[in-house]
Amino acid sequence: MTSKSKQRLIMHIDVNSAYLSWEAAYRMQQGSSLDLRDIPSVIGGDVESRHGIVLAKSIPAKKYNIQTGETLFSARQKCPELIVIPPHYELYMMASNAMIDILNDYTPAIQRFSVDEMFLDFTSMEYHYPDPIELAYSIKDRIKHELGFTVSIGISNNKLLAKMGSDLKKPDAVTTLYPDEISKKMWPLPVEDLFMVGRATAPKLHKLNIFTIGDLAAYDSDILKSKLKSHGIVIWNFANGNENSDVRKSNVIDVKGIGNSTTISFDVTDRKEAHLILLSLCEMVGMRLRHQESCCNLVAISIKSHDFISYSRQRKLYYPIDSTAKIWRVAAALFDEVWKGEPVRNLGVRASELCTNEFIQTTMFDDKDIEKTRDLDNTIDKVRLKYGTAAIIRGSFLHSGLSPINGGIGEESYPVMTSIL
DNA sequence: TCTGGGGTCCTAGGACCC
DNA sequence: TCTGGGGTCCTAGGACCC
Repeated sequence: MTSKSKQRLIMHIDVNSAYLSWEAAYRMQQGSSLDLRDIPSVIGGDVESRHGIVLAKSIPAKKYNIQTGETLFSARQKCPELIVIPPHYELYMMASNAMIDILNDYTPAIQRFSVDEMFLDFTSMEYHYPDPIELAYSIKDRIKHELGFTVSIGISNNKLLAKMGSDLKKPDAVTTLYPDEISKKMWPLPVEDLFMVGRATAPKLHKLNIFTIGDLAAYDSDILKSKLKSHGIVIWNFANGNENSDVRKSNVIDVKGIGNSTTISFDVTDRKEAHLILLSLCEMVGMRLRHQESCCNLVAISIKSHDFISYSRQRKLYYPIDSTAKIWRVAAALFDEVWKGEPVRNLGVRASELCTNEFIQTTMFDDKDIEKTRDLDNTIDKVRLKYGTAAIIRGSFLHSGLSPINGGIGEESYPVMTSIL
């Protein structure tokens, strides 16, 4: 086979202002005459419960310099007539799935990079699709006409360049970024536009007199490595368009960890109350774990205090577990080990070092009713799946005023790979 | 003034072993 | 008075992504 050196053909599809577009398209389908995309509008969390940040913005909102992630308070200062819509995550998942259904008509080689970004591999399909640009336009237009929202598509022969390409022109656009176009299209951009150059790296690069992606590409990679370790080599390669990872179908097996966290609507000062919130998170983590038939070998908790200081504690387990009660026992113990008594704003629970739950290893000293615990967890999961998560709640939550289950991503989870693309 | 939630990967230091 | 050098595992924290 000589196909090793064969050029690949990769596309990256990015939904323009995803949450906002999906909300707008949905409302239009419901008969609304107002298109949120035409006015200054954002998707934003609930300020009351301390979730008040911008999750997505319309193009008119962007003209007011409103940024994703900034507080709604600050956004409204920039634009007092700003329309704020709460998020509807189930809708986003449905829109994302509908898009995947369309893409499946073109190729099975789809990698769902996030809820609103996909990579497609069209390598060796020139017989079916002789013209990549024409193909991209037909995909883009079909999504627009059938689903009512626009996407931007980048075309190249690796994932990094395809992704950078889809960013070049927005919205509703198709852009190529082949290797011979890098110097013209990518190198003049500010270095912070490069994938994996974030808040912390950009100032370090500026200090080295690196301001554009081209500056980075031309820089001495050894010096970069000495200053930024392995990350320096990664971004130097990206700046030069070097990247060769596969478009790979997401697989439950390669999920590395499952975690949920919550910002509480008030500051928690009571240890027992914190334990209860951890329990509500363990309910979700445990349910997700069992749903994909995994056990974890490590439990970690995270705490964010009222003054936004974050810290965490983790413990490697002696044997894998998947029971809500056991995860909680570890989580509560970890909390007690590190909590300094200050008011707590946010709590998180994460289960990682996953393995299959097929053969659960138990120690001699483990409780003998492990099967009973499993049966109970599984029964509760089934009832909740059928009648909703509120169908069974623990008695300890009854008069607590706290939510008995906390955290998102129940059914159709989509793993996100970041630095590996 | 107010600041989400879901992930992955890397690094550095200490413990421990041979 | 002088105190190695690897390797692996564990933990905490930080950086990045959408």
